[in-house]
Amino acid sequence: MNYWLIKSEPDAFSIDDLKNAPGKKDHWDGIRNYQARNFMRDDMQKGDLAFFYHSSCATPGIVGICEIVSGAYPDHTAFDPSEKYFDPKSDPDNPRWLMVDVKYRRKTKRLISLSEIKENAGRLEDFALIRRGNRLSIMPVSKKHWDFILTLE
DNA sequence: GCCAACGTTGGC
DNA sequence: GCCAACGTTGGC
Repeated sequence: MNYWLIKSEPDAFSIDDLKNAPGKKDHWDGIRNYQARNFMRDDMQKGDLAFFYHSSCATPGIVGICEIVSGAYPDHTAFDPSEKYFDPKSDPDNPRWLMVDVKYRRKTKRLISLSEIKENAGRLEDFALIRRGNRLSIMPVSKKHWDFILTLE
């Protein structure tokens, strides 16, 4: 069982959008970064938990917890020219991009902001989110860091 | 809107 | 395989 942090811009897809989705589930599509894809492909398992992180907004931070409810499978939005993340180089017979299904679990009791996470950098050594220049939209979280972050809640 | 820090692309 | 140009991410 692994732990993750997944980023989303709340204007595009927020924790409430996931909560209100049919079955409280949705596809985590649009990942177009090889490192993030490889995490999904190689390390994500059904039953894993992930922090839902709001980025590019007034107060970026962790807003909830969701569950990974599928393994990685082809991201069909890469095949559709009308999709924002269409990639003509992704061959349906050999898909370049993958996605997983995620299910809403709960919101955190409050927003655990990025600034607060940074204030606790001493307890979060090597946490990818606060590493310099980090741009990953999917990143692993160690059990130790997961548990510590939840004590901030 | 700015811009630093990346990742990707493509010419050579 | 190098690397400059370009595009994107995401905090501020």
